Amino acid sequence: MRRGHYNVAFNQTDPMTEPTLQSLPERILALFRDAMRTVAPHAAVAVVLERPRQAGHGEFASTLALQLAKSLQRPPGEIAAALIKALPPSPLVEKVEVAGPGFINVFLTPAAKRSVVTEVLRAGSRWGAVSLGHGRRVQVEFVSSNPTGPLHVGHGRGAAFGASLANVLAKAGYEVQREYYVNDAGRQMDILAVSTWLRYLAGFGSKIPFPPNGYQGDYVTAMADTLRKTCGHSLFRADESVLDGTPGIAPLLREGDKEAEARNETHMDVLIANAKSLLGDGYKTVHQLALHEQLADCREDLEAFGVVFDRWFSEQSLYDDGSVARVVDRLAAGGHLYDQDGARWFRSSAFGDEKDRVVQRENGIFTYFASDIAYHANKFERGFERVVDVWGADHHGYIPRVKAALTALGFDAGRLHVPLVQFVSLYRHGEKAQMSTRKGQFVTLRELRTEVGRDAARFFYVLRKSDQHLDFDLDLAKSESNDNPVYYVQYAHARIHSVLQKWGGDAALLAGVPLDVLDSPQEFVLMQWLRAYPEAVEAAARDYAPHQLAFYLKDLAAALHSYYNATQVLVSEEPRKLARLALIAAVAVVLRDGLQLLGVHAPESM
RNA sequence: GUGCCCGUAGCUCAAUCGGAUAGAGCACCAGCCUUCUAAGCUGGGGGUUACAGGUUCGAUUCCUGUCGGGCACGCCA
Repeated sequence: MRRGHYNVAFNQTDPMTEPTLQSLPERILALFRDAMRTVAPHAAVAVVLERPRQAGHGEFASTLALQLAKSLQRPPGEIAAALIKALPPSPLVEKVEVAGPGFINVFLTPAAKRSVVTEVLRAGSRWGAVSLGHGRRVQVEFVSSNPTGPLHVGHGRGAAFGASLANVLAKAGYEVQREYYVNDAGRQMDILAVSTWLRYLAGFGSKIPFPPNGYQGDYVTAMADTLRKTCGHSLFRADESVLDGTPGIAPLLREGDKEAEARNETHMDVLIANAKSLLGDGYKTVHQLALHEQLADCREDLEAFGVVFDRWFSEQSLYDDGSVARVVDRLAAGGHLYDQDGARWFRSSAFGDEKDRVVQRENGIFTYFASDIAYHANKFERGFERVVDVWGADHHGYIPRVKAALTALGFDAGRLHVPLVQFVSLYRHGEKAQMSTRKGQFVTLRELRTEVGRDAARFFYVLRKSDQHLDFDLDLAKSESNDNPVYYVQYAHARIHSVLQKWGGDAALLAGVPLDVLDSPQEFVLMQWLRAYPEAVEAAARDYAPHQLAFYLKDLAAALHSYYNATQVLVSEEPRKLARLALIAAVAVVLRDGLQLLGVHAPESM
């Protein structure tokens, strides 16, 4: 049995009420299983249902006859007829018919269609919860940006995608842990510390030219000010000692001048070494201040974006507790390492990588890859059944080596999933907004959030498949107009609440009202959308594709707006009024829940 | 050069593990507020799914090749 079909998808996880009652799609599926036992008892075909795109093809369809035609050596039409004849009678089914080359279309009775309204109102926020995950533990690691500066709009996409994906997985029955990997151990952090220190020194009149490969943002100067307030001039050192042994900054005459870049990197390395020896413990002070300030800023930024983590995992901790050295030893013990040119190499090419990789440099320092192996081993040892890394698409070449390492350590690398998130281009007034990380002129997530708002930003980010480049239209995201998809969906929710408020009754009673008076085509369309919500959740979880949920919500909102325009809900006839209120109240439940999964508010008035 | 991703309406994008007549929004055209929010609705035109083959009952989807775009190819992280 392959994963993810209606048989599991529609098994509502609702242990509180009627735990043994099968969902409606499940019951339809059971009918087909029965028929299969009669018509083709030995066929190795998974019995699944699909939802026809086309109105007029019923509520459910089966392609069983088409799939069986070959093995049974009979025409599909004939098999379809036999299957239909073998279907047990059901009060849910109005009619079943063969269509096209051999599709079997199932039409529900009106009562069966209406039942979803009551189901939704009773389930509330539990509606749409599916058991795809069966409570299995999954970890989603995302953002994990170097804490060396503010998050930019690219990180924002990773944040929005990762957070939505984690929510969707949780809704689909996984036990989800959200984690942020803090790269607090590497050279980048040293560069940030030195950058801060140089700004600090400048505040005391130092004339040291600021290196082009340092961090140049205003936030660095701000941290230098903090440093001056907390440490006075105790960290001041003379220019000559700071610059001692540095080759000096090479002018970068053109982009990609390898020689000049290399010299500047050396310059920086010497500055770092000097800082460490000149400051002693004071260096740690600078380093820690920079790290904590940036992490706090990052956390605050993400929280305001509706993104919260269960755990912030420090890379440094893997060095401190010996994990990195241990994992390298394990690889060595397994015979997966060799020495060459003074460095230690991991034979990743033996596990599908295109070349071998260094884990310990000639100077004895472990590479980032080494700590990353330790980190992934740690994840697997924590007992997650599945580990999801959300990475920027530029890291795709990194996947094979991590999987190779996991395999070499005896883990099942197939349990590591790495959805890639493509780049973001901002558009303003129809033109691409230039972004340069070089000079600190990039657009930050905070600026984006301030400009377009959290809701629009979150929604726009997941409006594209994650592996697709995203053109982010700032003007559209800001516009309070019908062009803006986020308002379109929110407006549908607000409209419903407006009606409920005007009615003024107790919404909790709507779950019990008779629904027979609901009989217009638009009402049945809305019921179909309600029925499709668990399916949308499951598809989004299965494919790591929260954008499917965003599209679903747009469609549901469209159906609601259409209905709203064509139908007066608050009519004088009481039973009709209550039934219509129940229907739109159910729609509001789903809109609210879906938006919440995407980190978007569902306002009750706009 | 090698590897991965992508190519769908004028634009931005969907398309349920291969399904029925490839769908939305924007833009364009024509309509709808004395009625629960017009941030809305109704209708219309618009396609050789980059191109050429292959696999099969059936291909936007899978395979091969060509063209075009992006990314990655470090003892950086």
